[in-house]
Amino acid sequence: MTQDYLKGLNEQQREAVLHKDGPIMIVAGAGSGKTKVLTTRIAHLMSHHRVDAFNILALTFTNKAAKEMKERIEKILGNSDARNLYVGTFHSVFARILRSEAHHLGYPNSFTIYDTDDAKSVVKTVINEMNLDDKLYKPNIVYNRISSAKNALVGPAEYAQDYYIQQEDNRSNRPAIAQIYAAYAKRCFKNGAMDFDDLLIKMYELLKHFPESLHKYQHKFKYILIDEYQDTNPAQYEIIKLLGAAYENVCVVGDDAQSIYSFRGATIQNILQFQKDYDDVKVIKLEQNYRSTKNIIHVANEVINNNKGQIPKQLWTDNTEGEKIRLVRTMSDNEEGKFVADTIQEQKLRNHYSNRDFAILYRTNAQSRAFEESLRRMGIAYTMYGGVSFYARKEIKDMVAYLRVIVNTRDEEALKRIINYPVRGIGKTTIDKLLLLANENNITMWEVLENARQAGFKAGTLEAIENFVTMIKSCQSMLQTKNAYEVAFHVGKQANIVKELFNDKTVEGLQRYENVQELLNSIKEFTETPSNDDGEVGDKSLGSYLQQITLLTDADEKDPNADTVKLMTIHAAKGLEFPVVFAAGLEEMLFPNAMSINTREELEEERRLFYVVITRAKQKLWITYANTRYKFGQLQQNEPSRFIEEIPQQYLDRSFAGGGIRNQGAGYSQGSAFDRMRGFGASEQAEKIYGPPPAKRKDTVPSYVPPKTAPKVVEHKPAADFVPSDTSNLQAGQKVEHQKFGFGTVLKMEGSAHNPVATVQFELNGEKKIMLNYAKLRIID
DNA sequence: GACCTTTTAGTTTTT
DNA sequence: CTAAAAGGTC
Repeated sequence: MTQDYLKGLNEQQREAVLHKDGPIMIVAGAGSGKTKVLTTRIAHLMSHHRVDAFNILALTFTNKAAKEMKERIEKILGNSDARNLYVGTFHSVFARILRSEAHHLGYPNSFTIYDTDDAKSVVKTVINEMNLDDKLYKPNIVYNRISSAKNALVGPAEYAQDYYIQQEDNRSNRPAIAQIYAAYAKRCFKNGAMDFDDLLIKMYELLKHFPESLHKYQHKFKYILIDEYQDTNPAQYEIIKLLGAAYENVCVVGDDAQSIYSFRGATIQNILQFQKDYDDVKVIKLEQNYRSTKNIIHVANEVINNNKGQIPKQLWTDNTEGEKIRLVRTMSDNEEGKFVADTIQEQKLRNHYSNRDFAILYRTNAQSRAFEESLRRMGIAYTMYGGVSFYARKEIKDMVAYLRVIVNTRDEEALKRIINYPVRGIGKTTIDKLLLLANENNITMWEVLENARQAGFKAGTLEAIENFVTMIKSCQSMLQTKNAYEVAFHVGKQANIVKELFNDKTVEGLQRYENVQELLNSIKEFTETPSNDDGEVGDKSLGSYLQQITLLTDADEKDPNADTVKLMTIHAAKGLEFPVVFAAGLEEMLFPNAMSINTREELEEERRLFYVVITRAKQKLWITYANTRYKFGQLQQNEPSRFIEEIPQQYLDRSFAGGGIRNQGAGYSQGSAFDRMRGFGASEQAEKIYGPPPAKRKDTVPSYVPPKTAPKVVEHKPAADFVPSDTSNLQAGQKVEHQKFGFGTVLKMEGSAHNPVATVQFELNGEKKIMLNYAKLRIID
């Protein structure tokens, strides 16, 4: 086999690809081609070393990255062997493995995966059952505490015994968190459910306590590759250590300068520890950047140099010098939005950029609003990432809850959600009684329902319960013979959900109905798509579907190639690149965020975040900040971010930065009187002028596409001798002239003989449907 | 037990 | 400011 794929690599990249066995760590600077190295390396292992795809595990940071990686490998190999690779995120790969090994741990194989909402709800339940004050023990705080413990592989027992942890909890006056943690873990297990962190913890426990499973997966995954290694946490580290112990063919790729997930337990320690735990680690540095201009790279380097204790490396590039980084100050957050939208419009016209070339990146999701509004005003299509995901919508969660109960009746969270939705006469009093009985007898809520007759409910209540149980059971029996889609469809009908939503004729009701239809479509697509990305025989069951959707993020579903401006947090932009980037909201308290300025570590992570946003840009970078900004409806004054001062003046163009005479005419720092008077940002007014707010997203679709107004007709002067032809025998492919639209080609003929309609592609005015009974066309040939 | 009104808490980042 | 929770009424 030819090895053409090696030709496009530089020396270090090639070395990383050719290294076959033994641990290797690739320190890859931003834009240095790490994905290329990973994909080429896998392709090389497969084609040159004849490593079976089934024996390779590649862990990525998003599902989308996993999919892309497979596609790129397939392209290099020129065959479909890559389909058998095990590629995915830590969470989705482990979920898949746990699904087949769950019985060892006492979980049903169709265990539910709890998202953060579910998990917090369980925490809340537990807190209430323990009669603790939920004003003090806020579910949010408690959950985060538990999550941190889990990511550090600290179980409930260890948590309770650890002196320092207990000190912390005592100091914050919440000594009972250890007990809550224990009760929470117990409850999740009883519910047959794992939260996100459990997917790691349980995987670890499986490998740790079940030697057969350990042996099986150690020898299955002869080669392990991990992307974005700087963002792995101790739980992930230990799992990889176990999995990789047999062969030590572990390849990690990361950049300590881009570590931005410490709030999720990620630690750069994993990079340092790697070299200690594995023998003879080969270390390769990729320092040449292929993405950005010299100016951008210089600025990035200068900024990150303010952090202590970096792995020494110097990012450089052969690319052109490029333009200076532009710094812009505006009076308010709304004007910041306006400036960015205006600039995008201007750049599109002046430099022939498309919408897809732009990204607006910010620190917090709440900042998106001003940009959405101004883009909509300008009629610029955009896609917003983050925010409420499709599967987090109420109507979707309701529907999914039914499916969850059918697949796993132990799932109490789902059961509570649907037991009286739609209203069927099982109200709060009854539910409380059910829960009490379940707890007293140490059985699940579902088991109480099944035996409701013995519990002494009123006749009406008992009937309602029995009807409910019968319905769920009939759906369960359907699972034996029907596919996931048919069952879901049946549920929607049986439970009266679809009909109920259908009868709601409000705009929101209509949207909800469509969302449920969309969910059904997605289930259908799932059941009918032959092979999954998982390298195992595709599991098309409902349980498999449910587990999968919980782990989807909207980045996984949205089309990155859509011609839209992309809006997202800097965290979500990791690994992406754009020709033109707007780094927005560079203000003290916001970026660096007020929550993260208390320790040097926190501040350095904010700086790495700034480094990440700078290095997303290929050609042009704007940095914007606002003097004032609304927070909780309150006007806040903000200082410019300290990070701005870390950029050397020589790389900055401050001509738009506002302040003083240099800003004359720019208009953004003051805002026009017109804007101030009508209060730019009043969404009601914007709506009157510019149409309704963006449709609630179906995830695959851009957040906003400007309404199609009748495109302006480019006037065509008909020839002086224009005489309409007889078009009764007009055929597709013929060239015609229209008096107004000009010259064009007939694409197809439709309509009846009495009312023929031609679809014509006009050179100047695009595709039009022409009714031949009315329009006059001259046939050219 | 359902429905309406009032109050209050929240914004850091996410699998 | 806004979404969710609590509280009060029929």
